[in-house]
Amino acid sequence: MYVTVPNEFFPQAGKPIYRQRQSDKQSRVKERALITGQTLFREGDRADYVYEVVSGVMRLTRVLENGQRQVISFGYPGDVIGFPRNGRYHTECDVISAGTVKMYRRDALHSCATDVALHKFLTESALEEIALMQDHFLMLGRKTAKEKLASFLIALMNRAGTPLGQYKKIKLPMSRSDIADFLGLTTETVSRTVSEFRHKNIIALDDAHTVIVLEEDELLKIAYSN
Amino acid sequence: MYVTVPNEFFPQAGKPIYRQRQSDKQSRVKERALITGQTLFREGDRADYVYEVVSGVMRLTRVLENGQRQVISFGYPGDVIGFPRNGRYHTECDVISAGTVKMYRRDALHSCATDVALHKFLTESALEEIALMQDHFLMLGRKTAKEKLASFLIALMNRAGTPLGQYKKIKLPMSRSDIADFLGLTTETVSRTVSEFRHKNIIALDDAHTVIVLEEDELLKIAYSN
DNA sequence: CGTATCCTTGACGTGCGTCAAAGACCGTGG
DNA sequence: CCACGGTCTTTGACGCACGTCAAGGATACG
Repeated sequence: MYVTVPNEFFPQAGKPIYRQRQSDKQSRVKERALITGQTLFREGDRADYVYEVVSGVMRLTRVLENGQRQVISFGYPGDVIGFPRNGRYHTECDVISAGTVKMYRRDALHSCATDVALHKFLTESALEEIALMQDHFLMLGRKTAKEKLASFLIALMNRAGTPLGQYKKIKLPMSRSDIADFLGLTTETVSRTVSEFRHKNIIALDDAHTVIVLEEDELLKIAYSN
Repeated sequence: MYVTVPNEFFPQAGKPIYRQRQSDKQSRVKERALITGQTLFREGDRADYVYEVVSGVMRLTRVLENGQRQVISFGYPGDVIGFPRNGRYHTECDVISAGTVKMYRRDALHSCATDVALHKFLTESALEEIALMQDHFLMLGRKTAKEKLASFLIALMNRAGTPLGQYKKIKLPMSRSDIADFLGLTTETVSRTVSEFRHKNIIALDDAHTVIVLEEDELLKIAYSN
């Protein structure tokens, strides 16, 4: 089995594949290749498409007037991103890790005239998104730096971790400041907390962007006990 | 004009009435009266209905294992609440202030077979909800106690404020701890910050649950300048 | 190989949480 | 009508987790 704890960031982890749309092969769905650093859409752009991440990792952000940034979420394969509001995107989407996305015309969200299954898929995804974000509120509002980081690593491990002997390896394609802006911390605090986990032998680092989880139980305890 | 600033909590403030569904009078939509303290639904309940608040104020909360509580949002007239995930509610909904709700069968969310306009209304509301929550992330992640409270009061004023001479009056039907759990603070900090605003003559209190906004500009400055 | 960016670590200050106690308010029953 | 207990709000004292400022080390890219 896959998901052992409430997975706040990536609730789809370990889900059956019913969200994968098999019918896409025959119906011709446009795909688009994306390179690292590219911007898929900006806040305020007219939202002609809703995207499903096929591969790669995306970052969704909002910016305050004063330049403060909040990372809303990271888009992993299977995630649907770019839900519009009043026909426009309300976040910016940047490509953290090269990949491809499927493009669905926006009207598929509102009308089931053309494709009933697609419509249902997209509305379900929107509801999923709401639930997911509600979970993240708990995180931002109430958790300490340690709890936040532990939760984040667990979520990422469940979603995108790869086995490494008896351990699990996590690739962190995003920067420390991305993580900080996602968790409502500073880069320094993220870095310090990572170091703390490392010194306690809960995790090990291959490099700054590759984490090996040595003591999953300990991470779980930190994330959810207090 | 009504809305002068990005309204994080209640983005519908000052919106035209296109979200009000005129057709409901002829089609018979079930309504339900609610008394203060009542629980409309609980986390995990099967979500047979999606609700639209007609009058009164609702509180949507999630609870952690350890008893910590996060107030996800307050439901004011015009808000749609109770979006399901996998057919179940993922928040608890309690009635803070007596009122009524319209009841829409859940399948109206997924299918436009029965009522196209209703379906569109509900999916639009869901997208609206997503945008709204993203705004709230900025709040929880990055703002100070003063900024949080100022933003909250402004949002409430725009959404539900009533004129009082040259000033605006805000009824706060929720408790201090509800506000705290919404903003990711403690009751003590909320109380202290309210007192601070009061001593600086930015606001005045009729009683603990009735705020008069004396210096709207000052509140705005606090909420959005820094 | 050089430069810009990212990450880490240290020292320090402070905003807000914690603990505690004293009003204020509200409903209930005598 | 007043007495009384419970809950909610306010205020104070104190400590700590995390932000801020600063500098050195690692990594990536041209």
